[in-house]
Amino acid sequence: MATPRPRTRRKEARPAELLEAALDTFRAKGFAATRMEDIAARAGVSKGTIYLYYPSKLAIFEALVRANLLPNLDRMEAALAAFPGSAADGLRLVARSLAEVTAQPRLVAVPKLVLAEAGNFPELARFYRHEVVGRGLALVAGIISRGIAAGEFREVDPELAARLFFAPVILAALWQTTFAAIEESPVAPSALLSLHLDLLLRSLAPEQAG
Amino acid sequence: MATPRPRTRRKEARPAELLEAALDTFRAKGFAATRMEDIAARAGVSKGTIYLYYPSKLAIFEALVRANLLPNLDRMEAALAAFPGSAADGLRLVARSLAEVTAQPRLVAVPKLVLAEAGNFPELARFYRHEVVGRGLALVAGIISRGIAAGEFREVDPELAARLFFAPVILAALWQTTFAAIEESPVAPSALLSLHLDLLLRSLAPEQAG
Amino acid sequence: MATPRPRTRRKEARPAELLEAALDTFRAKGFAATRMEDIAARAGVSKGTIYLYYPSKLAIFEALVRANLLPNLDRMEAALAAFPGSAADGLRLVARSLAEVTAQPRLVAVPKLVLAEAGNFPELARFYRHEVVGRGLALVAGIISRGIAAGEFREVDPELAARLFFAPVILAALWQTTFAAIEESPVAPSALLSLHLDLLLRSLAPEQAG
Amino acid sequence: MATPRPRTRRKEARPAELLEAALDTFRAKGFAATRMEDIAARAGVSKGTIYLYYPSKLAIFEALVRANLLPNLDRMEAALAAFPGSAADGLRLVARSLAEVTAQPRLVAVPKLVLAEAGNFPELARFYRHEVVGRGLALVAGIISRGIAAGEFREVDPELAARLFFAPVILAALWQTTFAAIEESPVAPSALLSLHLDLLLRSLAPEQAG
DNA sequence: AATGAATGAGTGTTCATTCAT
DNA sequence: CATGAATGAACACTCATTCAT
Repeated sequence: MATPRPRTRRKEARPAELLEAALDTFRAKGFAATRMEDIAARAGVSKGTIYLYYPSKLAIFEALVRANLLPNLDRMEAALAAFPGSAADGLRLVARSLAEVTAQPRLVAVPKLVLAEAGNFPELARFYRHEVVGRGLALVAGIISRGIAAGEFREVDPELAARLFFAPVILAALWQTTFAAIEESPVAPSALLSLHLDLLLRSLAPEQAG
Repeated sequence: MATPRPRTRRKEARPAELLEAALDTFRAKGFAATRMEDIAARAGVSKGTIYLYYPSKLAIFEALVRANLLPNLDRMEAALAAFPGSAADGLRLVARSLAEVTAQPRLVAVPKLVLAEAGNFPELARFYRHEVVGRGLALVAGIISRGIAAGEFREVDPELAARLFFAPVILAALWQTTFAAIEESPVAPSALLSLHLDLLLRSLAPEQAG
Repeated sequence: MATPRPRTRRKEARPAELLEAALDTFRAKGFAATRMEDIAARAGVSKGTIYLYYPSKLAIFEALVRANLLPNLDRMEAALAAFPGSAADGLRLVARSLAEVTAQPRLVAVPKLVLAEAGNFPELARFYRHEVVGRGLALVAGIISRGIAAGEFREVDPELAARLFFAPVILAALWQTTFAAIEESPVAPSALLSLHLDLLLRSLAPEQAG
Repeated sequence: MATPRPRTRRKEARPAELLEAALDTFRAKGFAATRMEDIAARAGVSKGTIYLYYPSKLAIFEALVRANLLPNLDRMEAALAAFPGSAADGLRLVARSLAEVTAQPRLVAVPKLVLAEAGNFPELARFYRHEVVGRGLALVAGIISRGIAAGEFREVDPELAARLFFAPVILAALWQTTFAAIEESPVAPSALLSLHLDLLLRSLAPEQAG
């Protein structure tokens, strides 16, 4: 019938191409509703080819999480390690960096998928909790601790404050991708972020010593 | 063997019982991985019986969302409508009320499921966005607006501030249920909430300087 | 298209019907080459129905072995337990009984399948070795032992002699079913059995004491 | 790492090497469960290479049967043709020769595979029936005929007696390979064979009485 | 000759839904 | 109303075979 698709040979590029295709399909239909055939079709290969690179659907998901989240965390940690400015500027830096990431719906889809599937795949949940959430919280808690030590911030629990720092950005990202298709009055992420930083830094400032 | 459940005519209670059973199962396995048989078994009926009350698995899900979220919102709105106190106390009231809700993993599961399945069921997403998220945001934005008008709060965008108000509570709830099984160093929700309110109200307070 | 097959309801009869169908299909194509759909079609049910009664293809095979071999062994053991005659007559009885069984190609197919699949399913091999081969050998070894004790037979190792007793009958049965389709000069099983018994009993007779 | 196999031109040895590898794999997993990749791996070549020598999996199987059984039959027939001794000694010679063959599990595997797959491949069955079984039976039947003619044996149907001669050896071999992995009380093949010959020759001896 | 990436038909198993009782 | 046996479409995964290199 149709001319058979040419058998291109792309050993090195294939894994990444497959992850791309998988992410797009997971985004559109969720993990469970995605068929291997969907991924294959989007990647322009046959079903069997996937299994040359990943042993199972779950393995694709895991590789996806690893490949999409860890590099961003690495980059952020590296940037912070060399950062000379104030704690407030450190938080601004992280916020801006995070905002860049969360502006990409493809990336936001990954934590959303993890959230949805954590119950079914505890191992994945554990990985995400430790390697992503844990590292992110530690990063920000560290900045806040330094700010407190330097007298730049009031005394607060850095762990809790780190969660308060992340929450609006993360949740906005989740909502964004969840309701994007139907949103009538979208909120500008930058406006939200800017208010968030303004309020948070203001509330972290030391008492106006009388 | 075991004393059989009394053969009471339970026609009226059935739908609610089925929703209960469905929620528990969805919580444990997610929507896709839940089998009608699981729900039936947990509800103590046969598979076929479910279809006497709900025409499909999706219909159960929709009924679940409606039944579990709307009453809580109703209650909150009612409490606020008659509330005489300051805007800050209004926010405290909402926060406390919300915390009560989010302390129940069964209830938190519903938004989480919506988040996960919104892509597959746009109609459900629309309903949730308007009837739950929309009403909740409007409620809090209203309080903040009144606070601003009364000079109790600084001038901020009430819509945005409402999102900042909700974010930590909602996200904490999501994380709680997601990582509950593997969490090693859980955070006390009350400590987080109390810090959140403290910081938020402090940052909303008008400038000190006269 | 076609009028859908009536949904007959045959809870009690189904398992046996399925085993029948499975045996016929295994006979024709072997275990591996038999598709669940083949079995279903032959049994006149849909593929899914099989799984209401047996959890897997292997389970069907196991049930088949149990259902077809054990009753025959039971019957044979029972007949022998009450048998009053000489050891030689005992052997004749067993041989006749065994010949009846091996005359049914459907029954012979079962050990043949076991032989073929034992490598893949060690548990099945173990069951067959102990419950079928073991019991059969013990039965005949017992007769021979009694014959020796009574002076009716010469001193031979009863275990070995039991194997010699079974070999021609079993192997003939295997060959029969294997080459039935192409055999040009078939051997009458009864002639073979009769010569076998004649020779074996003659050789077991005590020395013509000189 | 390991010193790579020397890059000798091995064109001529390849087919035999592949058959070796195939036999080993068929033995371990059966015909259906053996993957071309398994054979290739064991032969130290790539999957594609197999197809340079054999057009299909079935072709390998057929070549296997031919290559492993015929030479042994040839050898046996040659030895017998030149054999000067008595008929009894002829049978002893065949038995010993056969025992040598059946002591090699690799060789026994071939008839076992044929037994298992005959139903699926009638052509193979026909070949085996004529070229292996037929020739073997004829060989022994000839010895027995000569023994009868010489007055060394009683009058029996040589065809049937030949089957009785083979049965214990063949069946023991089949059992051996089938239950080797799980056998708890193995029988010494030599003991079985020696009893078999003793009994068979005794029973073939002419009546004592003059 | 040899490779091994790629293919795609094939199969065991699951499960939402139906319907005879 | 309620049951649960039956259905059949769907899907993850396998593997004999092909073919570009």
